[in-house]
Amino acid sequence: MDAFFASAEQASKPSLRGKAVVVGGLGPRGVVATASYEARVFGVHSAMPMAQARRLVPNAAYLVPRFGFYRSISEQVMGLLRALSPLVEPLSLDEAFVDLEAGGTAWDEESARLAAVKLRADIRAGTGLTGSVGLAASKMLAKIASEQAKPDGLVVIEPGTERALLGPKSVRILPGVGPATGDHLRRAGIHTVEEIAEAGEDELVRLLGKAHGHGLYAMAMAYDERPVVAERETKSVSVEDTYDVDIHDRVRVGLEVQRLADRCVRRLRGAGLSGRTIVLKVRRYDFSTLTRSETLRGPTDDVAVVREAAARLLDSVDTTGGVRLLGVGVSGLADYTQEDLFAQAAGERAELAEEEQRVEPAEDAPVVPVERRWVSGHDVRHDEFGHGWVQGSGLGRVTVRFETPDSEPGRVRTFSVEDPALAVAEPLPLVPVGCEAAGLRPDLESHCQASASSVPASLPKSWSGKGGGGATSRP
DNA sequence: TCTGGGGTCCTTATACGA
DNA sequence: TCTGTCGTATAAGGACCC
Repeated sequence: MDAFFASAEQASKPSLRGKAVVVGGLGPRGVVATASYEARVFGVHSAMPMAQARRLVPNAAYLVPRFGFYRSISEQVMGLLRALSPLVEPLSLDEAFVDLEAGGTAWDEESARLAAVKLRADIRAGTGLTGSVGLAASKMLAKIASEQAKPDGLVVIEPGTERALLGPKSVRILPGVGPATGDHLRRAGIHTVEEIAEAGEDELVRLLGKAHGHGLYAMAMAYDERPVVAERETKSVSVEDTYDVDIHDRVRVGLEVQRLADRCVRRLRGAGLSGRTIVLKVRRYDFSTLTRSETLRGPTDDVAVVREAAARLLDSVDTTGGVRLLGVGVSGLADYTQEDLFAQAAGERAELAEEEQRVEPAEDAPVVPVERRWVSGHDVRHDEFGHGWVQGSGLGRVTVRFETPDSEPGRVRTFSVEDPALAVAEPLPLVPVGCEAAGLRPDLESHCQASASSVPASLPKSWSGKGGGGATSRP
């Protein structure tokens, strides 16, 4: 998906369309998750500190991510991908590999291209958002193609053209080459993909180690036989928090670690898992990060056990000077159904469930302090003015813009935070219900066809690729 | 004004049992 | 019984990805 979080917000809030939108953490230590293309023009990009983004584009709309909302769109898109093939490998909420050959939907360039054109149209019709598709004979190439296709495009890498296409490009386009590896290679005089191939496999292994060296050399030779894997099991579960100001009080640090342990176990149990290795993560005031871990005799999903282990691990860490981040994780996972055999379980589980009710009634709608009920960017409903979203709140007032995905940009009104006519609401679908399916409501039909037919037709050529065809969709 | 959160994989060092 | 070695676990850190 193109600028996924930002595009989803623009689709849901007509007044933000065509404007710079930045989604990310809004606290003093927040970073950018996604910037709309309008914001990217000013140099804003993901992972940039929010403070820097605000300096670059003071007038952009700044929003916190709404993962539940994005997840529902993602599921819709993944459903479309699974209609093409049972072999779908999601990489994140907004990206996935699809093995078209395994699905029987495509066997040559022409059929693959047609499938991609239809997919992009379906994504647009179903979600109102644009996605980009890369078509190629391997995962690596499909991914590179999809990057080039963004935004709102389709790129095919034809078999036989790979080496020539990759050769002159920077090493950084290869997946797995980040800043550190890029620097490493540059110091060795290697700047392009072609130069990796020329350096030879032995030299790469010498420079980067066995796994990375062999892997990169293969990529540079455009050789990639990794299959598309539909189900990948989770290897670890973790939670972490960065604090707005460093914590110096040792007692407070201990309390935070307990809270994180609770949250981590809740997630672990939610996934039906238990684990053997407990990991504590501490980022200190100077951004130095250290981890401490402990492996138990057997897997656990017991809050008390994880709390105690985390507390022991904390004992071995010097936190003088303050900590900016704490995290607790569990790895060495197993299905926790087995653990039921041991369990002291039932009572504690009830206890935890109870606590869950108290602490986190619903993911996106924290209850208490009244001021915090009106989260910037979240949807609300007013008895008289209808559906809208919170533009800001403070000083006992909340400002709401009244508009819906299919309305014109709406008007802004301000209310008391206590106004009984105002309530938290669920996000509305981006496309009128029924519109994305066949057999449309007659009154919506023309509108729906208009958006579906905006995808250009294509002129397929022959497709001589063999082996598992891969495609990534990046809506 | 610095630098999120949730993961995966790899490397290196060390411990330990056969 | 002592010593080396091999394979596997464990622990810590780092790079990378979205």
